[in-house]
Amino acid sequence: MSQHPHITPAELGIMKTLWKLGSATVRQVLENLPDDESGPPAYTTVMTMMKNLAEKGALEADTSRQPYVYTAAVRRDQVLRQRLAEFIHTVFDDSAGELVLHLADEVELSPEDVRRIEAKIAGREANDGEPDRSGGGDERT
Amino acid sequence: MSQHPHITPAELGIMKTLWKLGSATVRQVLENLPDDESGPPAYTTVMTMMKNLAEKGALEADTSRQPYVYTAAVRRDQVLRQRLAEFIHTVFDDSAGELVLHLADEVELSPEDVRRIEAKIAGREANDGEPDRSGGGDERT
DNA sequence: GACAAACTACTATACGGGTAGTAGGTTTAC
DNA sequence: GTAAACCTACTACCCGTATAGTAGTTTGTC
Repeated sequence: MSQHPHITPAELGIMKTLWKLGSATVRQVLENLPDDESGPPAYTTVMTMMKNLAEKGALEADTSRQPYVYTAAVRRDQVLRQRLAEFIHTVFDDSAGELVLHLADEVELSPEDVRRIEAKIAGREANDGEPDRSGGGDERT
Repeated sequence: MSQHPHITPAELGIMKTLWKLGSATVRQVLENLPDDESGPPAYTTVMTMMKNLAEKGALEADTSRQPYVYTAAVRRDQVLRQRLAEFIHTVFDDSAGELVLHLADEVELSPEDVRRIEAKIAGREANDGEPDRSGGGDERT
C-alpha cells in the first residue's frame, strides 16, 4: 500500500516546502511557505494540515523531538506524477496526446526546457522500442 | 469578453458533453454525460449546474425554445488551456518544462506525440519569437 | 378549458477543504 | 519551582461544490 494519498492544493504547498527543506517543524514550514496572495496562514492551520498529511502517510513525524520534526514520506516526483495522471484524466479524458497538443501550442517553453526535452526525446528514440501502451487506448472519437 | 469563468470539475463534465453535442437540452446532456462511477446525477442537478454555467457565461441558453437549448459559450481549447496553465502553476510552479519532463518520463507518449513536440520545438527555434495568436473570434467549437 | 407531462426556479442540505481558536501539555528561563 | 513561551490535540466554523427536492410554470393533448 503505497498508493499515495490524495493531497489537496493547499497541502501541496506544504509538501513542496518539505521537499525543499528536507525535514522541518511546523514553524519552519510556515516560514518557508510559498508566498500566497492571501497572506500566510495561521500556525495552527499549518499544523492541522501537517497532521493530516502525516495521518494520510504523506509526511512522517518524528515525535520524539519536541517540536515534532516532519519529513516527506512520499517522493516529489511520485506525487507530481499522480497529479499529472489525475489531471490528464479529468481534463483531457486520459489523452496525453491532447495535453501535448495544448502544451506545445500554448505554453512557453524556455530554451532550457527545450534542451531537456530534446535530451529526453533523444534517449527515447535511441531505444526506440516504444513500450507497449497496453493500458487502454480509449481514444474518444 | 473571453475571460473564462472558473469551471469546477463536475461542470467540466457538462461542458465536455456540450462541446460534443454542439447544442443540447438538459435532458440530452444528462443522457450523454460521461459515465461517472457514482451513477448519473439527477436531472435537476444537471440543470442547476447548467444554469450556473450559463450565469457564469460558460454556456448560452436559448430560452425561446421551451426545453431551453444550451450551447457552449467558451471554446474547448480555451478552457483546456486555462486549466493547463492553472495546473502548471499550482503543481509545477509554472515550469512547463518540468511537466513535459514528467510527461515524457511517466506517461507513455506515442511516437506521434513526440513528433508533435519536436515539430513545435523546431518551429520555436526557427522563428523564436512570439507565436501570434490574436484571440480574435469567439466562436465555439 | 382541463389535465398530464415536462421543464424551470427556488431552496435546502451534505460534504470536504481550509481556516483557526482554545485548552492543556511540555520545555525553558529565571 | 514557577512563570513564560511554545507546542500539540481537539474542536468548531465557514465556504464552495455538488446534489437534489418541491413547487410552480409552460406546453401539448383531448
